[in-house]
Amino acid sequence: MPDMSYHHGDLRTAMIEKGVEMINEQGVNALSLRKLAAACGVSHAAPYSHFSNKDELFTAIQKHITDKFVTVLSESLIGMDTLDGLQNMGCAYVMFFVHNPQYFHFTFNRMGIHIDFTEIPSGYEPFELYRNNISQILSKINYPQELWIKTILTHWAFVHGLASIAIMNGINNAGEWEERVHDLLSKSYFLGGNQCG
Amino acid sequence: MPDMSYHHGDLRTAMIEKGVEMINEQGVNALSLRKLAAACGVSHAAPYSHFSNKDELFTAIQKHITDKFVTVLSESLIGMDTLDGLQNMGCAYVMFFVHNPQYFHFTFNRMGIHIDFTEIPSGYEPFELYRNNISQILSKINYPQELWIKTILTHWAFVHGLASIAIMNGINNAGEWEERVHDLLSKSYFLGGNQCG
DNA sequence: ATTCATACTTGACAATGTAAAGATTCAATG
DNA sequence: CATTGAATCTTTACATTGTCAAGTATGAAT
Repeated sequence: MPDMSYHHGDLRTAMIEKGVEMINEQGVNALSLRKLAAACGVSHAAPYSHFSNKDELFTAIQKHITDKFVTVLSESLIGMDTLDGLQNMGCAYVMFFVHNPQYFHFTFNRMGIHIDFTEIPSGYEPFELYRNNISQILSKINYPQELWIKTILTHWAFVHGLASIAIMNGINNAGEWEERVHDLLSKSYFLGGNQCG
Repeated sequence: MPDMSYHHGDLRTAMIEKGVEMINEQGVNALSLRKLAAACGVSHAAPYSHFSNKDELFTAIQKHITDKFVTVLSESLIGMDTLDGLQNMGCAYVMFFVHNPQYFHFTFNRMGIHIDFTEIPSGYEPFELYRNNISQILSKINYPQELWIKTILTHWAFVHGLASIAIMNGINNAGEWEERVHDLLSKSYFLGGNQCG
């Protein structure tokens, strides 16, 4: 049996999970390697056995958050018709960040994500998931292919903007936002109608 | 004549302007008070005569950027019909951040902005400007008042999301983005038509 | 000319990221 | 079982940073 008083066991995982936790509680800027190491019960230089520097830790944390995000988005599609699925996924997109506002800043600030728009959004799994789902719908309704990029961009910008605004609006009214986003992404309003009535 | 070897003259302004410059070049996280002080030719503690701490400097910088942003948005409306003005302002909104991507992160991360959505967007001048312009249009076309908030939110989320995505897409293709946004905000597409053709 | 508030400097300290060197443990080998 | 080597952790050290305290220089008012 390994000696846990010296060897932590799985410091790498602990750092990531405690790191995610601390980011969501106090924000990215309040997270220091030393505090995090202390919270994991190890000395301040121990993390360097697992991450070559702070940025690499942050990259690992980002991956962890991204995985959670992808899971949430995927689950929002289960048992859904593609059209309802799109509405649900948009809602899940916004609510994921409403519930974890610090994730939003952390994720989209590090600029590790680079979207290539000469083709279609790529380079960040949640976006690709999103894009694929919209594509499915457009395909089903025989939407003209040359307009896909434009439509995907529109929908995605809308949802992403809503998330950003929802966070600025504060997180005290999550339920209210869920309703609002669900409403704004409803078939009749967003796909069937237009913004001017 | 004042002695400029000891007294800087206008250190407060210099700090803000050099600060803005450095943020845009290297990002917010790379900006240290000491480096900034050195760049202004003063000792590391000199800034404390003008700002009680780093956060207060950042607040001043944010105000400076916000003023520039408001100017750009206002100018985009000059001589425009309200409808074309909306298109132009949306374009200006996105392009301002495409040209200064670090401003975007800096501004929307500090969370100093809090939008109140029980009423209408307020608490941040550019948003209010934006909201007022949309309101003018809705008023002119006798748009039902109970749908204003929804419509303003939609348009604003779309534009804000576009800005966010444009930044992720990189700033190498500013011209391309200007066209794209102009197109997406065209009357026929965004107000007259809908996303599904 | 004196006084004084303002703007600046110097020196200090704690927190942080990181590097180097050494200690401890685990696993594989003989 | 004893030895060895790699992996993991600790300790020590150092540069950078934000901030404070004490002191110095300047210009304006008296």
